[in-house]
Amino acid sequence: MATAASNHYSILTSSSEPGSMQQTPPPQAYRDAHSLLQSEYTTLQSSGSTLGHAHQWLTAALSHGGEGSPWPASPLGEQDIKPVEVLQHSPRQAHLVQQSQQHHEAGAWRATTMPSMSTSNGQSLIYSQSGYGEPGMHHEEHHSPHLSEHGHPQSLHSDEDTPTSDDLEQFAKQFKQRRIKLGFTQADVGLALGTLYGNVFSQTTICRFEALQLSFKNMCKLKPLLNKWLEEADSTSGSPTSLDKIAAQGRKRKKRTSIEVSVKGALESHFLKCPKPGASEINSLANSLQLEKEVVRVWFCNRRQKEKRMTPQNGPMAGNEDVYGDASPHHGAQTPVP
DNA sequence: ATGCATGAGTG
DNA sequence: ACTCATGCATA
Repeated sequence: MATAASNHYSILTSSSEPGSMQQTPPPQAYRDAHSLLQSEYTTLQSSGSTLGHAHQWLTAALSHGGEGSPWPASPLGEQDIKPVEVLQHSPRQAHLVQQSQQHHEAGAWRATTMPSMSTSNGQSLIYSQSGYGEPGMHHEEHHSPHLSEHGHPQSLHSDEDTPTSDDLEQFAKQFKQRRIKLGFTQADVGLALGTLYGNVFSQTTICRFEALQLSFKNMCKLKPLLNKWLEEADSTSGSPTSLDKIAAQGRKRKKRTSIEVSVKGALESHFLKCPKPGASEINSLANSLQLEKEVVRVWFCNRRQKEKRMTPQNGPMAGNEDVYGDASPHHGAQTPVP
């Protein structure tokens, strides 16, 4: 149990300290900060380092160089790095066309993988994942509810059409293998994608992709990009394509609150009962667990997301269908209050 | 490799 | 206030 690198934060983080855990309920005021400051993270580009393999931890280590800004209500006075505004594109400009939100996204990937799909909906199966790349076609909300049975030769190109979960699985696997073979780290790939196509990604995302821990939709979106990189990578396995290094920092992020195992267990239990607790319910829950309401809320959000990933690591859980399609009138009003 | 967090987009 | 895509900070 190493101590958290920098704990100059505040008592907010109720780490797993056995014995002393009696902090006063902190004010939940950190939500206002972002409405004032708008300095997004900086993307320092320093080309020239042909040394790939930059361990993420190095960057992290440098991060806590001189931390000293408590999260909430911090007027000013930190040595926040200035947004050097990389003239080229915003790191967030990747959200052009990709919002097609469906409400029936349930086991799209499962359907293709698991033969025992409960076709209660009849027409589930497939997302009409269209192009994020053709800024001219918007498919309002019309999806093609039929699979490809028209005799489409969909076995020539790896993209173009919506890949099946099996395709993704295969690709991810192959991708990882090749990536390693070429001697690149996940972080390297993320960066390369940025300098190559304009979309920077973190090590986390690449990792999640390889492990299929993203939503089916997200998976489809990233596949083409990674595919391109793969081609570029092995074909250019000798040319010094600019390898950059970023120094993301400066964002006042709330320090990660580590939830105790016991508390986690409690949350888990509640999640099983009701994955979508109401505001009031969250409140009382947060109260009983001595956690901020925000933390609890976020926990549930993340938990739900986890359930929607491609690789369900849920073992002994009975077959859940669509799960929360909402509807259960289990409004708050619990008020257990110990 | 993952846990907690942020934010844009949607209702 | 939720979902979704993403990522910093950690274990």
